[in-house]
Amino acid sequence: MPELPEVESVARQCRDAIPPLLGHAIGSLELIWPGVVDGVEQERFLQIVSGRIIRSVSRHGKYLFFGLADGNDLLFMALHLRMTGIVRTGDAQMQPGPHTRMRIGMDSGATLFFDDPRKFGRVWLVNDPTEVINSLGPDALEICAGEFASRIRQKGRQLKPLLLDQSFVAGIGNIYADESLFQAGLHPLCNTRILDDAGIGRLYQAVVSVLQEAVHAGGANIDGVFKAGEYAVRVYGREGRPCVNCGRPIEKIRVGQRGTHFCPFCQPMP
DNA sequence: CACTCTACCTGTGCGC
DNA sequence: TGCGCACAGGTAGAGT
Repeated sequence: MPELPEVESVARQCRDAIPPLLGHAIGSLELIWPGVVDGVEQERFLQIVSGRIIRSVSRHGKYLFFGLADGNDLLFMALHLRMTGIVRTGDAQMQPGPHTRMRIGMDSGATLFFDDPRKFGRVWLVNDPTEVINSLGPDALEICAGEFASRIRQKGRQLKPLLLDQSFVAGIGNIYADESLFQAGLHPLCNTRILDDAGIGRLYQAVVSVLQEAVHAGGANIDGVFKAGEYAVRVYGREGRPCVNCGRPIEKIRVGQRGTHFCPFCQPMP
């Protein structure tokens, strides 16, 4: 499940691709499954994007933005991987897979595939990334402790749904919400109203350290289920198995329709 | 405002 | 072996 660390890995992969994407023109563009394009007709999408030079690759939360230039005209291709989207980069010999939805071929010889077995992921066009970012909270790795605290004090919500709310902070999904709450020693159903300053500080530090560690590791590794990098989850998907802190079994409950994993002993309800 | 539910999807793993 | 089905979840949008 691509969340902030996995999307950051994709952004870096695109920036560092060999042959390069950055600074080169899109020579060919193929919508193998046209439904991948949102908000604009596929013919128009192809017409607008083809031939443009990729000037930048940026990220906010789980959204990717490719700056596409045509002379002085600049627009952005936004990309969201949703549940199961994958970006692959390589040379012209790289082969599409059974779930490849879009193919971009560069005049450098570079190729970019967007694969997504569940067809949840989407690409679309915006004149400026702020069109998307304006509806999101600050990026989870950009926000400072003070802003995090002031935003959380404006809310009266359970911590788990709050962390998943992209308009609160952008980039945290189900995996890193559970991991952050475990790291902070906070119960997923704990309400923000009963969280003191120390608790808010612990949660902020937990979010930052978990995400930074995961970015450094290139994304999560959930044995047998999902592997983007080498970040080993401590609670997510580990129901019934011993807590890495206390050895008691991890529990799984449902919070807002989401599977939620936590240690009842290390994350007591205040 | 907080929350719940549904739709969108398909690979996986379970019970029978 | 094979079938049917619940399950996984990010987001949008509608409803409570």
